[in-house]
Amino acid sequence: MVRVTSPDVLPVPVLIGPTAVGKSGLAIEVAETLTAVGAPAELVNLDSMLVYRGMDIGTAKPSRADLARVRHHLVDMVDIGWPATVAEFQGWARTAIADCRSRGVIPVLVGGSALYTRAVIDEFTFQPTDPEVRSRFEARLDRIGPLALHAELQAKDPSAAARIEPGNGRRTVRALEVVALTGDGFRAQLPDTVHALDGVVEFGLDAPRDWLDERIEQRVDQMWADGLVDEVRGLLAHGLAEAPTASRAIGYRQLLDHFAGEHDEAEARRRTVVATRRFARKQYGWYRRDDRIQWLDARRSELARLVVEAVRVGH
RNA sequence: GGCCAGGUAGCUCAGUUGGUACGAGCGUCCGCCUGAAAAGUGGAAGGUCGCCGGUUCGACCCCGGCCCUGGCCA
Repeated sequence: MVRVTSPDVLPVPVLIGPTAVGKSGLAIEVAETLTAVGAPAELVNLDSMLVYRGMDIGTAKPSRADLARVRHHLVDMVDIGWPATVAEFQGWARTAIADCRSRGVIPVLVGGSALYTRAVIDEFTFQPTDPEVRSRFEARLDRIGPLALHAELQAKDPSAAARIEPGNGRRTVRALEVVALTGDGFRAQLPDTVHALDGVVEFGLDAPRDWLDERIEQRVDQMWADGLVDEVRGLLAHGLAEAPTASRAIGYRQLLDHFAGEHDEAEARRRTVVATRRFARKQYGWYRRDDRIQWLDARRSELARLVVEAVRVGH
């Protein structure tokens, strides 16, 4: 039996891994298995794009049937025009986790957005933000370019400038925003890998690259077969092209480019495969540095049982 | 069968009027990352310049032949 003494010691299994490796399916099995052995479990999504309503096929969102099998938190939270942010997501996730635990339910976290994951399970605090100030610096970035903007940061906050690559306008803007708002330095830095939540156990799903690449290709083909092109066309009518965050999602971005006349649909499909592959590589970049992760071969059978065993032993 | 264009990095293509390929974009590999993160960004590795022969001190660039690709003509 799972050691369920008080809500605070309820384990928090976290399932991570590169895109298309099979996290979502496994998560449902894990939750169902836990529930079946008397330790009720629900899922908490850790994928940035799953929060958008209407983006289903291209985000590989759990199907309606999946959602009916196990309760999923943090799926379909906002409309596509909403600019989702890590900070906001962190709040939602921690609330969802606390809610589960208060009901004696094990929150099984699952998803591939590495920064979001870290923000939820590790010590992360955010410095202030302000859309007005932000857009002021963004406009300036457009005007003078990243290098000149970085030079301005260099003058105001040398230590922040030293940590930000001069070509990275995005981060430079954010640093300047914080400096302007606080009159103090931009301190944000990735924390050490120390869990901020009790009971967290990280499981990583892994597989050889060629196996994963193959699955990615198949999955994109499947998305096309399932009607991704129409989904994006429909969202385009609802302003997807102007949506700051949602429009950047893999598959959606490539199809938007296609609709804008940049290339044909076949090319959009090819680019989606390539972008997905690259995304998987980037995810590995994050995971490689997290030595808390217990890796599992995604091709194994009985994975759910393995995870449940590990959780019950209470690592 | 004839004519034309072309065969340069994994892919698409620049380039050298003959003197060691300044290549570029994309991909690949490695790294960075705190309020867009499925985002943004830094670096690296890749080339017998289609093949064979000739001219030349020296050819990827000139000449000859051959092979391949695309187009036009027949």
